[in-house]
Amino acid sequence: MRPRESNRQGRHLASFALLLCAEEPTHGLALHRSINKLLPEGLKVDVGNLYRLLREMEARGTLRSEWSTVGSGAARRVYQITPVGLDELADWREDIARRRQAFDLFIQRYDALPARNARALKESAK
Amino acid sequence: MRPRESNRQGRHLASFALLLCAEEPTHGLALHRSINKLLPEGLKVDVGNLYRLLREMEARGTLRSEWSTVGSGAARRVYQITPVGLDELADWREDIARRRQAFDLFIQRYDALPARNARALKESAK
DNA sequence: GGAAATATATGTAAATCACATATACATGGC
DNA sequence: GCCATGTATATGTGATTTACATATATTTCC
Repeated sequence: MRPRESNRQGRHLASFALLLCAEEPTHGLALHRSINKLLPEGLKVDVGNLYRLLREMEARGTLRSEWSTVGSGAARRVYQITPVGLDELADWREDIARRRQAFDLFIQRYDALPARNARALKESAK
Repeated sequence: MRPRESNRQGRHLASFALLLCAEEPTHGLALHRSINKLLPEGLKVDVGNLYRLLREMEARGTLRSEWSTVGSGAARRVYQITPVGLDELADWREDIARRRQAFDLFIQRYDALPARNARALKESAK
């Protein structure tokens, strides 16, 4: 079970969606582009699932939307974060900070593996 | 959809299992304890799924096991990492480093949110 | 010898994911 | 005006994963 090559939206998708909507209201497709630009290779998000998530988040009250026809192109549903969403975003920040710590620990300990594990160290030098 | 409170094994469970077995051969329950000590609150691992994973990893050839009766207590299946496992562990290191970058970015951008998002900043100050 | 702990599993309903498909409108070319 | 292409918002769904429950065997300790 090596790191997946296929798409994986990850459960922090919601966190990134909240963050980006807090920075600036956007619509689904733009959000999709931003998130996928920001995420590493194996974690790209499926656009269909993003739309589903957005509606669910609106139902939960963390985002709210309205149709926008400003500019050119098809009408967009523009999402912005709510006060409830800001609270949850704060929770996500804590959560992500903790995960990052676990990742740090992993990397520290990996890099500290004895040199006899030649393959591992060779790869990590890239 | 805030950070889950319930258990969540995450797909990096395999990576931690490989790492700990690379550091030193161990058996399932000990591995379970180590991993859960190391993981943050919301990411604790289910022991049943860990056992399933271990067998699958052995089938894939990233770990191999043998029964051990040294010491006291019930017989244990002790796992150690294989050369193939070391290769995959190296892949995991890359993968996790990339994810950590995404997390760093999230935190940076969260902390840079304008102060008018009062709730968010208040929480993050903890 | 019996209760509690240790150790290794398996069963399974519900949730999530990855990928396919659908619908509507706009835009630019001809 | 019409059609191909692009943009935007969805829904459908089979397969996988997860979270939690249960099963089985052995050991330890009183």
